[in-house]
Amino acid sequence: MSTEIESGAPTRVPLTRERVLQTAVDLADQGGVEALSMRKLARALDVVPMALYRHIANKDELLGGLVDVVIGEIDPPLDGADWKTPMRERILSARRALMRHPWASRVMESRSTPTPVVLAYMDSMIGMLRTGGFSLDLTHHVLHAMGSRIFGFTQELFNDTTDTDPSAEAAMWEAMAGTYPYIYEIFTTISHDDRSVVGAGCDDQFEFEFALDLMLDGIERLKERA
Amino acid sequence: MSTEIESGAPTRVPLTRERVLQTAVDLADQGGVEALSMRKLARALDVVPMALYRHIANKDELLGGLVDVVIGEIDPPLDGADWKTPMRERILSARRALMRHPWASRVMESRSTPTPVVLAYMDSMIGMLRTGGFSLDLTHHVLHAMGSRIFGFTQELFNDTTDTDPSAEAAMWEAMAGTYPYIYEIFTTISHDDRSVVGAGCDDQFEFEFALDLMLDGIERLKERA
DNA sequence: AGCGTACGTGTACGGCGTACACTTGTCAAC
DNA sequence: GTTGACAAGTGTACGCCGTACACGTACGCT
Repeated sequence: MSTEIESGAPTRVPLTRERVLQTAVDLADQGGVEALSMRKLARALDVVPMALYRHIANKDELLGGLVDVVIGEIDPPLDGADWKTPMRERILSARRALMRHPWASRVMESRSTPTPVVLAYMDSMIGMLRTGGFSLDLTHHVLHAMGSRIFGFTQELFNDTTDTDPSAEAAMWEAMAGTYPYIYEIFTTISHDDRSVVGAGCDDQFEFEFALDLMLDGIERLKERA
Repeated sequence: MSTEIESGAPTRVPLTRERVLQTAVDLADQGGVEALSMRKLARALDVVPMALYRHIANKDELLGGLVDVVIGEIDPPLDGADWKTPMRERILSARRALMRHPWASRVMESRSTPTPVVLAYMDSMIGMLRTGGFSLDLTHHVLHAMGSRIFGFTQELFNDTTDTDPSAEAAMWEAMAGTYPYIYEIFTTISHDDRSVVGAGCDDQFEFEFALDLMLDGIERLKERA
């Protein structure tokens, strides 16, 4: 027998960058990105906080790594003669990835420098436009116009993470009626999903595609005109 | 003579919510929002950190207050028969306000619940559409499509706060040529501002208006079709 | 057998937001 | 003029955070 007791001290799964990232993704998935700290991450990996630093440089790099994981979930581009359909589909795939990790858009927003993975994604998207016949100039404008939409998200006006009880919510809406009549009008009568009659329910997927197509159609028109 | 020396202990300017907010805005303006902590804010006001809490509930409310200050700088809507011009102008005014406070868009993004000031602004914007003849449904879609643009900002792909020295930057671009050909192509040949031949300079104002008009024109077409 | 190297540990520092108990300054009522 | 209530500012303390730095420890190579 060796010096270590067999069952009591099983050889520990070694820490790797991948394991760190995956655990971080899991942690963020279940508790939001603000619940992700180096210390909690270390605890989840049953390791001391400083151990993480053998595998990632610092928290910023960790966040970059998280973004890379999410980008990695986006389907590769379809190929076809058209630029529009593959781009649309890829953006919708990106959106699906982001929906799986609701924290990801916020992390992407907050980052200052892109990782190679992100650059590769962007390069591929730009390539779809260029090979689709877009001029350099138009491609450039389109990139700006699309903004983060090429990553599958639009800026939500507010990210309502807090869900209060329905009665309080209803009371709030009623209080709004006088002060903010137009907001009241739109949020009380519009697109009613399976929730209550009153409430901020609307079909986000539909809205995303609506906006996406508004852009894509406008862009197509610009291209034809040029 | 009173117990206090006249010149040495001038009666202190009392803390007020307004003074706290204004100092916070100044601090953020000059150091970015990440350089704004309750403790630094207190130091700037020559006061102990906890003193702030007599005037604002907590840091979150402080951030809300900052947003309100910025929203307050947006010009009131022009009135005219048309919906489009006043909305366009107001959005551009919002953009001007945001340019004065570069941290503001990030703070707005990160907030979860709107303040009354923000709600009032939104209500006014929605009102412009509704009185301009938009149906409830279309107004709703348009709101989603515009996203944060109604506050005067688009999601920038990256917020490059770091500025490295030009030679290193040039070297980086050259390194990109092989790996990310399309990114390279677009960033090395496009709209050249007063900086170097190579570099990420482009006319942001133009790009913003380009995207804005792309949306507004598309929206107008939708309205006419309906 | 010995040793370099990679990996995990322990301790510590400075910063953060803020709870809670305190002093201090101001002014009204007597 | 004294008192006492009330608001405004203070001091101390707690638990969190990211991470620098020195230290063990185990394993592969010679």
